[in-house]
Order: sequence, then C-alpha cells, then structure tokens
Amino acid sequence: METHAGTEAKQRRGRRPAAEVRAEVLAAAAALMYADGLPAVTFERVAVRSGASKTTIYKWWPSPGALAAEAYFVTNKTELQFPDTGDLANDVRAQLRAFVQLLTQSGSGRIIAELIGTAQTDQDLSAAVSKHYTMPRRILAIRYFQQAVKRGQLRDDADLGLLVDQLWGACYNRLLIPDAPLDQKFADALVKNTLVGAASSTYRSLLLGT
Amino acid sequence: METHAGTEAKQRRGRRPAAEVRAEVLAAAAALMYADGLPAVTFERVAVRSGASKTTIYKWWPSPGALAAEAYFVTNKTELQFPDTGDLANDVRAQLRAFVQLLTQSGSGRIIAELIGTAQTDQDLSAAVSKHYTMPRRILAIRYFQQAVKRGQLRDDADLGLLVDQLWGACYNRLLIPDAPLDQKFADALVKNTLVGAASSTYRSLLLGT
Amino acid sequence: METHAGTEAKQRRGRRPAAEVRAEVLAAAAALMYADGLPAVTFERVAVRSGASKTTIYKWWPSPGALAAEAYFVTNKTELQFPDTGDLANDVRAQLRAFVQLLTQSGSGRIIAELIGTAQTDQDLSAAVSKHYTMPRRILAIRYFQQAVKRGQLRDDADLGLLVDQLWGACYNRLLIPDAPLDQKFADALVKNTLVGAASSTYRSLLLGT
Amino acid sequence: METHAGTEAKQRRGRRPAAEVRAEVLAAAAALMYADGLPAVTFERVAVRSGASKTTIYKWWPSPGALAAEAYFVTNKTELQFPDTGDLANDVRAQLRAFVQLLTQSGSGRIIAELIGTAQTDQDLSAAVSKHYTMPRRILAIRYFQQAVKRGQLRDDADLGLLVDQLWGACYNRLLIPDAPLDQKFADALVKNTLVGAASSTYRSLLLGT
DNA sequence: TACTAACCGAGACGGTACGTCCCGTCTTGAG
DNA sequence: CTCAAGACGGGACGTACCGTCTCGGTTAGTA
Repeated sequence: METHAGTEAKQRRGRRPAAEVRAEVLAAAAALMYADGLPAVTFERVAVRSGASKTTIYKWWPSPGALAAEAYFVTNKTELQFPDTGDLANDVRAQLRAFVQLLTQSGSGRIIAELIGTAQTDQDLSAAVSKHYTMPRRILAIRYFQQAVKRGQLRDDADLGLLVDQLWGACYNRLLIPDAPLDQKFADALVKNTLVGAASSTYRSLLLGT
Repeated sequence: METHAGTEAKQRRGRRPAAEVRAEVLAAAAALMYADGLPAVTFERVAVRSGASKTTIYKWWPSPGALAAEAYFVTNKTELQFPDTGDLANDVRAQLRAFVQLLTQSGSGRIIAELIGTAQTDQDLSAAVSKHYTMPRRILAIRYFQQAVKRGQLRDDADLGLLVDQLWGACYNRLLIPDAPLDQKFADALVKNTLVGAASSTYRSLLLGT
Repeated sequence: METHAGTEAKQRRGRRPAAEVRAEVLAAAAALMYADGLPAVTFERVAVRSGASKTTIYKWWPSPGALAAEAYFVTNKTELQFPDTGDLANDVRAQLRAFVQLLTQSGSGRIIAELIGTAQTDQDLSAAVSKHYTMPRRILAIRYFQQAVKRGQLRDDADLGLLVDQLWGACYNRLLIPDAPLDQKFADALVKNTLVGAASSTYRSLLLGT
Repeated sequence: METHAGTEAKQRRGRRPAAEVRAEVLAAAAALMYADGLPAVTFERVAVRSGASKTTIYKWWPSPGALAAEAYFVTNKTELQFPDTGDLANDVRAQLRAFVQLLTQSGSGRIIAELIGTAQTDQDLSAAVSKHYTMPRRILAIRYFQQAVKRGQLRDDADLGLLVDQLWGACYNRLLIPDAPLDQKFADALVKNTLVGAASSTYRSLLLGT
C-alpha cells in the first residue's frame, strides 16, 4: 500500500491486479501486431513490452497466435449485425462491400490473413478464430438467409451454408491466394452470380429441366 | 575403427553434382513435411537429413517454406488437365470432386493448408505457390470456361475468374476455415448453385428483369 | 466425485495448527531431499507437496537450504554422545568409524555433502548447519579430549580444536573432495597418525629436542 | 555485400575465431565471479557480458560451475611447485602458510569455497575441480612426502595420502565449516601435530609399545 | 608431376524465441 | 479483519532455428 510513497525503483514485484495485467498484455500484443505483423507477436517481446512476465502470459494464452487473435478481436469489437432491409441483393451486397473494404482498406486485411494463415499450424489459434470470428459471422449470415427463404427470395432447397462459402469464402480466397484482385467490383459480381447463376438461360433450363 | 581411413566417413568430400544434391535436399524436405508437417521443414533439419550444408540450401531456396513448396510440387507432379467432354456441369463437378478428394482423402490437404497458411507471412512461398500451383490451375479453369461460353453454356457476360473463386475458392475456404464440412455433397451443391443461382424464380426475375 | 460440493477439496480452509503444518512441511522437504537430492528442495515444490502456502514457509525458514537442513536434523535425531571408556584411541576410533559409516553407507553422506556445499552460498544454511550439527559435535569431542588430557593421554599443550579438524575434518575432506577413498582403513590410520604423528623417531626427536 | 567497410552496427553476426570467443567468455565469467560470487556466474549473464551466444557457451561448458572453475584456474595459473629444502617441517609449514594465506587474504578463499560447495551438486564441476586443482596438488604433496621418507624424516609405514587430508584437508574443513578460525597459528599447529602426534609420551609409548 | 590459388561446403557463431522452473513479493478472498 | 493461497515480475535454464561468416579440404590452374 505504499504508506510512505516514493519507492519507485523497487516497484513492480509481486502481484498486480489480473485485469490490469491482461489489458497491458493485449495492448502490447496489438501494438506489435499492427506495427510489424503477426510474426512480431512473440511471448518474449510481448512480455518485455507489457511489463508482464512470460509465466503470466503462458498461463493465459496457449500460443502467441492465440494471444494475437484476442488482441485483434478486443481492439476490433465491431458490432455484429446484418441489417435486414428486406432487399436480399442489396443487403448482401452492402455486407460484402463492407467486408471487402475491411480486408483491403484498413490494416485488418493483412492481419486477418496472417491469423488465418498461422491458424493452419496452430490449433489454438484456429479454435479462437473460429469461435470468436468466423463462426459467429457465418451464423449471422445464415440467419439472414433463413429470413430470405421465408420471404421467397431464395429457393427453398438452397444450401444456406454453402452461400456463405461462395460469398465470403470467395473473398477470403482472394485475400489468401492473391491471384486475382479483391475489390468492390468483385463483391458485386459475386452477389449477382451467387443469386442468379452463371449458366446461360438455355443451359440453365437444361440443368433444371431434367 | 576406420582401418582404411576415409572408406566411408570421408566419402562426402569433393563436390557432388548439383542435381544430385538438389534431389536429396528435396527428398529430405518432403520426408520431413509428410512426417511432421510444414513446421518440421527447417533448413537446419533438412541440411542434417540430406547431408547437404546449410550454405548450399540457402543458395537455392529463399525460405524453408519455399523449399517445402518445391518439395511438394516435385513429389506431386499431377497432370495438369481439365478434361472437356462438352458437358459443363459434369466436367466441373468431376474436377471439383477430384479436388475435394485430394484435400480430404490424401495427406495433401493438410500440407496445402499449411503451405497457403505459411505463405501469408512468407512472400517467397506465396510467390512459389501462386506460380507453380494456384495460378496454372486458375488459368486452366478459365480456358475451359471460355470454351463453355463459346458453346453457349455460360452467359456471355459471366465473370470467369469469379467462377474460380466461387468454386475452388469456396473449397479452400472450408479447408482453411473449417467451420463447415468439406465433402462431395458440398462440391456438388457448389457446382449447381454457381451455375443456376440460389434465388427463387420470382426473385430471380426481379433481379434480372430490371 | 464430489457429490456434496466441498467435501474434500475445500478441506484445507480455516487455519490449521502451526505444529501440524510445520511437521508436514518438514516431511515434504525430507521426502524431496531423500528422493532427488537437495536441489529438489525448493519452496515451490515443498509448498505443493505439503499443502502449505509459500507465505507460511517463508515465515519460518529463510531459505530452501535452511529448510532442508532442519528436515534432515529432524529425521536424523541421533543421540549426541561420545562414549568414554577411558581408552582414548579406542573411543576415537569407534567414533570415527561410525562417522565414516554414516557418510558412506547410509544415504546421509550425499545429503550432508550437499548441505555443506550449499551452505557456501547460503548464510542461513551455514548458520543452521553449524548451530545444529557441526558445532555441537565439535564441542562434544573437545570435552572428551579434555578428559583425555586430564587422564594424561594427550599432551598438556595439545590444541584440542585442531584435533577435531585433523580427525573429522579429514573425513569431511574426503567426502567433499573425493580424490581418495573414505573408508574404515582411512579412519583407523587417521586416529593413529593424529595421536602418534608421522615423523620417524629420529626426526621426531629432532623436532621436539629443540 | 558491404563492399565499403565501416558498417559496425551490423557487425558480430556469423562466426568469430573460437579462441577469441573462448577468451572473452572466460574473462566475463571471471569478472562476474570476482564481483558477485559464483552464483552470479550464469550462462545468461556470461553470454550478455561476453557478447557470445548461449549456444556457444553451452557447447563448451557443461554447467555454469564448470565454466566458473575454468575461469578461476585460467586467471590463477599459480606455479605448481613444492620447494624442497630438505627440511620437512619447514617446507610443509611454508606450503601450508601460503595456502592459508591464499584462502584467507586474497579473494580466492570465498571462490574456492563456493566452487567446492557447488561441486557437491554439479558432477561436471566436481570433476573439473579435482582434475585441474585438488588432484595435482595432492600428487605434488605426496611426491614430496616420498622424498621425506627416503630421507628418513617420515616413518616408512606412514600413509602419505592421509597426511594430505590431515594437513590441507583440515584447512579446507575450517574454510568450508567455519566453526573455528583459519590462520597461521592453526597452520603451524597442524604441521607440528601431524608430525609428532598429540599423544602424551606415556600414552604414545603404550600405543606404539603394543 | 609437384605446387599453389581459388573455391566451396561443413558447421560454428550471434541473435532470438521457445517453454519451464524457481525465488521473493504482493493482492485477494475465504474464514 | 486477518492470513494463507497463489498470482505476479524477474530471471535462469536448456533447446531449436535463422542467417552470416570462418575454416580447411578439393579441385583447378600454374610452374
């Protein structure tokens, strides 16, 4: 309690409030991540930068990737919402445009790519990304699509989960395997094709006619 | 021991043919990769296992990832082909089924995922994957789609590159972000929806009618 | 398990008698020491093994070494005695043989060596060893020697403290710096030489004659 | 690259001559040891102070203690010699006085004590101390005693190794277990008693008479 | 054919991160 | 309100890897 204040060199031994430490660790991880990318988020550097000890960090996060993931999610607590105006194409287009915007304009694109990339060899990170990021968004989209089915905008037999992979998955694909550009035009075309299909009318009839 | 000095310990003196060394390095990298995954492919271990020196390996590959990529491509020289029977849906479905098969049944799935994952933080690997793997396959698919346009099976204004992302990209998405299963059923539904669209007939007319 | 919550997990709440806790701590320390040597006696492990908290242990012992020392002394409460039959050589020989026996046959040898060793860099342990172990034995020996002087078996001007170092100290030397064997033969020779000296009779006369 | 010299920040990567590195490591270890005692000699600190990497240090020394030992021996390359003037008592007294001097006056006493102490729980250090320090000195003393036997100054049946333990061992005992002072008076008394024995003349006759 | 010069692979080096263990201090929550 | 349970900062351990650089043996070029 420092009755006689003034000690300050010897400070910082012993226990500090957990919440305080956690916040500092996450802040340090976020700073490193935004500055130098995911590989810069090591337990070692985070410990030094945050003033926390490695022991403490190991107690709370299973891997540097998982720590980075939480740091990202905490600093990017975007409202999870999928506005429903009743106009399927418009709503989805708006969502996808925003998503492409996020991946390309802000610094988030690289970080998300690195998170997903690292998750391929880090089970804990993979679980964290799925639980706190991709899965909630998938569920939200599917709920919206269920409404669209009720409104008669989507076929009754449409595979709603598949739509997510065709729309957002295609964007992730262009993010992670950049053989083709990821932009608004792509988003718009994606929405259209997913809804109306790429087949010519004659071939379409053939496919459905059977 | 070593009564006749140099019988086999000294074997490795003098310079060996570059091609021979390269082959051994790639073989060692492949063995490590299949046994313990991509993180096991380090210059250090490959050097020990292959008998080559680190210096040599550094001369030829810019990063462990790039070495692993080449090791994978060399040991998986699948024929690049896209059989064209004239039946668009069937041809694409066959391709996608084979692709899903590759990603799920063989050990390739994990390795491809790890390669793409690591490529997010390894420019050299990213370039190698694109140049030797994804890009050639994208071009092949687009060429096929161009034939399908000529045959009147795809709309004239269809974005052919986008189709690749919707079909293969969706598969990669389920591989890299495993929130939903990647199987034959998914492949089939993917083909159908990409060609005919998910919109109900009424909403489809609305979208196209305008 | 735990149908009625807290049946035995919560057992350790409320304060337990200090004596009981002390005993458990010492028992845990002794167990660790005999099993894995002195370095295994850490506050951390003793706390876990004994169920006591580190705070408690810190309150009673200044260092792991001091704790280990007490654990050893408590479990080895050998009667402090120096039987006096009146026969100096026999009495001392018996004592020394028993001492060598202790150091070599039982597991005590290693532990005593480690205690003295660690005491070189642990003031508290050094003090504990001296106070509870070496010093009492030194005093006992000196008292016996004083009797021997009175009986006319030792020279009046003999340095009695020095005799302790020559007898027991030599044994400690062979324990701590094992360049030569520590056995009964050594003990016997030690006693003889300490009493009669190593000089030849002529050289002895020369030395004393002056 | 770096055709134009002058870079100096990037220096110190890659390999440096082994001898140079070894010397710097030993110097750093010695400095730490003399300044703060043996516990200050950790691989970590030595690495930082010497500029060498931990990997390198681990390659050459099995434990911090062994490193410290070598650092001590290197900086204290005292001539190994045992001057033989033909006067046994004088020669031994001179040696012992010098030894006591070393242990008490210079800073060596504490270091030797800590080395021997740590050796109790460090096999590698124990071996190093024996091989490079105690054993050579023991042999030297025994050689001298053999000459004294030839000269008729020591009894023919004297156990020469035992004399070492009685003389130097007793000193080590007072160093390591400081229950009694270690000084010149002690050294002198030690020499005398070891040669002529502590028994009174009557008791001595009794002992020998048998 | 001997003899030297250039080259190149084997592997030692500095740097950095990993994950673990321990010490000594301090917050916190159970009694 | 007290005190032990145990979380915290600090720091060392021993290992693995990266990327750089020295060293010494081989080969090729000279006498």
